[in-house]
Amino acid sequence: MPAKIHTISDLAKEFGVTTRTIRFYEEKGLITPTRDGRKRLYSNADRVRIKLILRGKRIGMTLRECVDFIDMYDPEHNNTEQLHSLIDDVKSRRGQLLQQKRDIDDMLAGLDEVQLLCEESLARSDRRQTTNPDKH
Amino acid sequence: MPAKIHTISDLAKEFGVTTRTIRFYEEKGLITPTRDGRKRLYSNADRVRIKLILRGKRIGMTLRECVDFIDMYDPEHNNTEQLHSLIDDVKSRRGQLLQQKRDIDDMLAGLDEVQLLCEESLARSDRRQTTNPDKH
DNA sequence: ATTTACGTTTACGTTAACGTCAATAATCGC
DNA sequence: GCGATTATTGACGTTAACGTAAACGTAAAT
Repeated sequence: MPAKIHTISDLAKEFGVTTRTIRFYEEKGLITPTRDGRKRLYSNADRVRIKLILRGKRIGMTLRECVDFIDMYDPEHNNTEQLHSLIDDVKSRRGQLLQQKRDIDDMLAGLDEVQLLCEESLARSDRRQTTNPDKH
Repeated sequence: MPAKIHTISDLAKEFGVTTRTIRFYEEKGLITPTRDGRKRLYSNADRVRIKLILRGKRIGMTLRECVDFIDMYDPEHNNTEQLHSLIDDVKSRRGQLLQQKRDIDDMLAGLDEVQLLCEESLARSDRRQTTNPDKH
């Protein structure tokens, strides 16, 4: 991997966000690009972090939650106590995610029903068109 | 079903929200309880709507999106055009929900990895404790 | 009769996550 | 060398979704 470097508008375009958004994430400490003079340069690591942030946002996480989630990956966890606490966090996160999956499945089932009803209704009106031609 | 009626604090307690939240939802037109004098009375339909709203919120929907979603269920859709447009909405919603499911599955996989690493690390430190007893 | 508990309205406050200028600097194509 | 684009740094504005506080009504309990 060539350790590619990205400009801010590259990433903005790629992810469909504004440059303001990316700078805002930096302002909040979520990413720390290097500089060429005043210009920001984004590493692949930065790019991945943005990707993970946006993934988190898609399922309704706040930025703070996104960071917390991402931070679980990198091991600043030295002692036993921290490891146990991290495992607890993992478990509770997993619980939330599973609940969200249940919610989504319920909603998908609802959508299936709605679509069926719609199509039935359309089929009926189709039949009315076909079997009842203009009479005059 | 006895068509039970609920007070605002009943529902607040049941759903773990404040009464302020429930009144806010009414202010925004999401629910329309009846009144006994000035007191609000909530039907089972109201209760279900609140439930659906909170389900939507759990997966990151805005209140507006929640209403739109809920409104797909009740058929104010008379003509062919409306039915087609509703089907389109259903399809796009389904797309979003499936994306969210993918996101969640990715995150769950990440959590599994993190937990594994944690447990390995703990096992190693356990072994250090066990096989290297106090020497003095 | 008044404390206690619950409910209502009104209204200002707050936080998150950006949007939207404006002024300025650096860069690129020609 | 210069106009057009692209980036940067403030700084103020905005929207959603409630929180919070004040001021008041009502009904049961002590």
